[in-house]
Amino acid sequence: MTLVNASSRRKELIRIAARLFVVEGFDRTTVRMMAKDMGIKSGSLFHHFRDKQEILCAVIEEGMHNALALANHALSEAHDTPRGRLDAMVRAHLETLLTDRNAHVVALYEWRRLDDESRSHLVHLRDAYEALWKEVIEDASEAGLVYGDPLSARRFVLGALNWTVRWYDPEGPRSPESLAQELVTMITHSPASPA
Amino acid sequence: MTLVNASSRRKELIRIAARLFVVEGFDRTTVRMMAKDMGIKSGSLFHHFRDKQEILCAVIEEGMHNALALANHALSEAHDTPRGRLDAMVRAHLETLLTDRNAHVVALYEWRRLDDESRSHLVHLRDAYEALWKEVIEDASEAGLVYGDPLSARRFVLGALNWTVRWYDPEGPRSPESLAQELVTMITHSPASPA
DNA sequence: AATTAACACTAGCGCTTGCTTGGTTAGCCC
DNA sequence: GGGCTAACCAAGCAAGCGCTAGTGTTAATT
Repeated sequence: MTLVNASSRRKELIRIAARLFVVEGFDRTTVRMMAKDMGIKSGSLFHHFRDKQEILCAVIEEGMHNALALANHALSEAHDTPRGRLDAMVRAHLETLLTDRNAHVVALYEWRRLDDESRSHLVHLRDAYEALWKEVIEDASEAGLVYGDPLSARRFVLGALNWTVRWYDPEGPRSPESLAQELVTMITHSPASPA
Repeated sequence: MTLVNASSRRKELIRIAARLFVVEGFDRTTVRMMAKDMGIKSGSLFHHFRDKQEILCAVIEEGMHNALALANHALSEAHDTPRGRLDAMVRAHLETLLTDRNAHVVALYEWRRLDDESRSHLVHLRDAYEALWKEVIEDASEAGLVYGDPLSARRFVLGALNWTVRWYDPEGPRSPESLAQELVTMITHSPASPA
């Protein structure tokens, strides 16, 4: 029970830190701010984390871990066609971007604030995630769904997707699924695949 | 002469600050760092700028101003067809992203660090730039070059373009023109327009 | 009843931060 | 050559920073 509680408590603290990192940025977020939002004193924070850097790393790791899990799940349930897997990946990416929004915004904006140690640790998670995309885009390319160099296509698509955090309003009328469909339609020049 | 020199001196200082903001981030860049790179003492910095915020604002303003000028010029010289203007805008955007790379990276990453005053000042420049894109994308959409909702398409395209600062290597073998062509090809499903 | 471990608190150290102040220098104009 | 101004410097202030040391407090385990 101790371990389970410690773990869920830790996740809660990470969630709180993530929100602050988004609003204030990593550098402007002080340990005193975080402690206040967590309901403890600033000194107590260092019982849970070695230093401020470790909190940043934990926030990003959490987000990437979830993204990887969601993408794998989406692929396993997707129609086993190039188009089906492409749809699934785009949808999964947008869903993660929303459900773990804070963590991903931090990953996108504060990546440079990581020290070398944390970065090399996290880069493996990112590579694993990109490997999934690599295969899906290459299959789509071979099937004639995507024009041009698959590597460039992957980067363009991921760029378009990640950019959505800057303008997409989750409270608005448009669902992430419809947004995903729109992107795939724009790229493939053909409407969504039949169910 | 005094005015001209003062102005060019100021631009030089802004350029130096921009480079530091990219390498270190705005918050981690201290006034002492900037002063050192500029060859003056930290106190002297406040003879040129009211405060640190003003430097950030100046960096971003400079980049946006150039982007707007380049885009307008590109459109004026472009083939007067939907495809020609689309090509021109994509190419111009990538070119600006490279020639004023530091300023644009700062604009993309440090936008949130602006205070309300600076932000509302800069937002007009951004709106003017986006208005150019709006027209170009809508024309391309009507001409059947781009599929789906023009507003979404614009956001996807700008996302894909802006994301290039994260992976494109200006020293590498690929030219920005070829990259521009590749993106347009991917979206329109047809090779570059004839000269 | 004694021990342990997890968690929190108080207090503050050593350092850096953005910015101010008061004064100096060099070039320009009438 | 006296007055003006832009540009710079030396010195330092007040505030805030990340982090540490030492000390309870609580609850489960022995």
